[in-house]
Amino acid sequence: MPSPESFSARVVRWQRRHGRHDLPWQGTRDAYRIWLSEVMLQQTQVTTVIPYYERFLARFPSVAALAAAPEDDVLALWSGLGYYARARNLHRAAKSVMTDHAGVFPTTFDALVALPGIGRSTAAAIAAFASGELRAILDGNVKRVIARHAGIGGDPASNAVVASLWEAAEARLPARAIESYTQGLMDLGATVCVVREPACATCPVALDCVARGEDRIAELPGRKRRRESPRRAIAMLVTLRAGEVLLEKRPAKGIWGGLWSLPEFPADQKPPAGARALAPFTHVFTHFTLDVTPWEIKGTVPFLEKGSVPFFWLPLSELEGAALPAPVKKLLREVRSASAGEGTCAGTPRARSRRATRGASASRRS
DNA sequence: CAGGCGTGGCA
DNA sequence: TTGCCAAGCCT
Repeated sequence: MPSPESFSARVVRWQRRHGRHDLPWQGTRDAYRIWLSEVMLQQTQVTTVIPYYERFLARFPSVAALAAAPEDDVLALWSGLGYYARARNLHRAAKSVMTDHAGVFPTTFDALVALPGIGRSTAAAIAAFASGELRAILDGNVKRVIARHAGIGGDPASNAVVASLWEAAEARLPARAIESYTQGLMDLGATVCVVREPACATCPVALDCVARGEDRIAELPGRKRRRESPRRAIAMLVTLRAGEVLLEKRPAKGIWGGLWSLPEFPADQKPPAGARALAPFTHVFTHFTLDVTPWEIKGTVPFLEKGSVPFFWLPLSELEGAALPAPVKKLLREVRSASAGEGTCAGTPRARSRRATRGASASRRS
């Protein structure tokens, strides 16, 4: 029954031969780079992160560069990646590293976990990769691997189950080679112990896996309790003026916090006179569904002129580099294409591609 | 402490 | 189409 080799030893050996070794954030002990990758990878898959990571690092090669930047520039580089509190916390953490750690990015678990946006699992991962500190991680992949190997069922979001998973994760820690072990657990979850039809035939810990032994692979880990997703409706105003569109700053709290977006009004309210209906669309979030009715208007918008909300006019040619929510950016791309077809001055293909590589941000001009 | 917080891919 | 989920954290 018991394997001749420990769980961790098998994971380490498997990682070295079959794991991933060429991801952009691997092969470095630069805690800044490791931190950036770990935060981007929170609730986000590797293939999504890679281009964002490359762009972000090119614009902010050091924690000092990041700390010195305006928040708008940071959010602009994050635009489309989602969970924007990560970007705001990233920026806050960078400033904290400059002021509280003399610009040297910390590599110990205790110092890391004190920074905003770094929790227990992320701190453990950074500490392991940057300095070899022996700490357990517990991300989505590891939860699945551990739940199956240890036979831990129940709602993986509940405190009791999470506590059991942490305990099992701690119990499996190696005495050395924490980098290969941590990476191996992640790789195992991402490539072998996948949600549907895991490749147990190639798994190094299948021999003593409880889910495998008791034929409970499909039921482990337990299903998340699903909440009913409410539906909301909103109208958005696309105000155009000489190749520019009017944007306003969203409050720091709530959905798309700190991003620039289109002015909104209740979906059941009459649009301003002269507004033209654009194609409605639906945007699905994790916890609700949003039906958006966009209205296009060319001219002044009186109710905004009096408002205290920061606003500014974004040239449509600078769309790609702005800190906008993904569906708003998509909508404005379509508006830009349509207006280019009408022969206005904005949005030529050449201007688009040039601005797209620049990472320009929205700056306030109210 | 349960719920808020994005987006895209996949079946 | 619809539901599920991904290198979680914060309040």
